[in-house]
Amino acid sequence: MFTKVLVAEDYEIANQGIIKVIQEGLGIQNIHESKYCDDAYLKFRKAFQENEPFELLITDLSFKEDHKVQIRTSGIDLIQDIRKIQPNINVIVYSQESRPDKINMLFQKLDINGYVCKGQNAVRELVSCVQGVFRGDTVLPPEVTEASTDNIVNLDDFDIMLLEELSQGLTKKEIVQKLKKLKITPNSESTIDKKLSKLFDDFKAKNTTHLVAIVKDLGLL
Amino acid sequence: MFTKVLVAEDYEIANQGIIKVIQEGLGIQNIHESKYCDDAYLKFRKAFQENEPFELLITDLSFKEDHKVQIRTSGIDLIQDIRKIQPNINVIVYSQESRPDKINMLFQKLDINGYVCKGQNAVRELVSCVQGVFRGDTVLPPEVTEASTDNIVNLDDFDIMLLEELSQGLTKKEIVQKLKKLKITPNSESTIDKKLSKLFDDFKAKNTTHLVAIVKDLGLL
DNA sequence: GAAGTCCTTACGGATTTCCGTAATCGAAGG
DNA sequence: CCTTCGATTACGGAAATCCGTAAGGACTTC
Repeated sequence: MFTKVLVAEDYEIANQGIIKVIQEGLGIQNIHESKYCDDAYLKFRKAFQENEPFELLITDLSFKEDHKVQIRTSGIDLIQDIRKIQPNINVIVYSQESRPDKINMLFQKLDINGYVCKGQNAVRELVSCVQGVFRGDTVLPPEVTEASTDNIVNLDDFDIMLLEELSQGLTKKEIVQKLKKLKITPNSESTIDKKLSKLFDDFKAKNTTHLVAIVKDLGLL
Repeated sequence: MFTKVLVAEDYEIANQGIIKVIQEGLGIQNIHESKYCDDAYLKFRKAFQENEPFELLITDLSFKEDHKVQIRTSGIDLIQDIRKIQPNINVIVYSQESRPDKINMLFQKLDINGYVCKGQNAVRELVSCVQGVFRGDTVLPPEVTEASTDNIVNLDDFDIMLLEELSQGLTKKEIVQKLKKLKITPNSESTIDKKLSKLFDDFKAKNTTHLVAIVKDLGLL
């Protein structure tokens, strides 16, 4: 089993909970904790430089802002930065997010090894996830494996940008101007209309406001 | 210090975290846990009937639905039902909610003894909250005591309904029709326009889509 | 009773949204 | 070479949004 683990989670009680579970459930003793991404990164680098590297990172995704100014504000940044130092580090994300497409994104873009949803069965899932990752498996949560590929809308970067701008109150004309200024194509109002129509269909939205509300609810923005 | 405590929290890891904290931080040993409101209620009643009642309830507010059909679906129900049995039971709510008005409502309507926000400093807050409640204090979280009343937009039920309908993609005409059908006044398109304009000002929104996005982000919908 | 305020309603107009049709262009394939 | 297909763009029109002005009613205040 892993012998040295770092837990990055800003909510202290969740942090303590994770530690309790992997201590008692898996017998891991050398567990370090961090409430901030930057702190986690520094702990990680120090351990690596001293030739006593961590073998597993268990991290949340969202870290609430507080008075401490942080360079890294999300677990995603943390993972990317840590991977630059130690590319083969095992990473398990433990987060609220339960949308399959978001979780899949983590596996695809960040190449994480496991994911556990904060939830009712998180103890069992976390234990078996750590065990699975230790065996070299990629451990998807039931939220993803059970959700067959249906009902998943795939958004590309352009779609996300569109939704982002709309949710910030820009009109389509303004978006067009912005795109042209940034020399991003396509940038005609007509194309944006088309893309939006497709999103309306995909999400069964009646209008822009509805669309943004849906996407916000899904946590995609 | 309290000797017998019940922890009701559906997220297992948070549950374990709470137990660890009040065990190690306060030396309480007799801690029972529950993932479901109904289960918590039954444990509570049993203990009371056997003359070994709990002295403190630490409970979450929201309990996720799952396969088990529950009579009580929220911590609020749980608190009310338990108070019927043992009116003087001490109650601490441990929840995500950080909006001052919502939290104040708990103290006013449910007469809870303490509140702790899930967050970065929850360990310290929880420990001192339990200590305060043991002394007989009413322990408000810093989120409430620090939040000066500025910068808070007060929404009435009509505003909320408006925002709700808009976020579901209804047009203003459709909302007007709905209001007239439900015999709710005011119900003219003009008034709705006015109310909306005020919301635009309040939230510094550029248009309806922006407004809904802002309100969603604030968690008011 | 008069004046002021607040809420509701009506209306008009500039702008924007939403959704058609249609033309253009490049890439892929026979 | 030609056809097909998908992506982009142009354009137009009905509907909806956004934001003024203005008028009427209920209420308070002097």
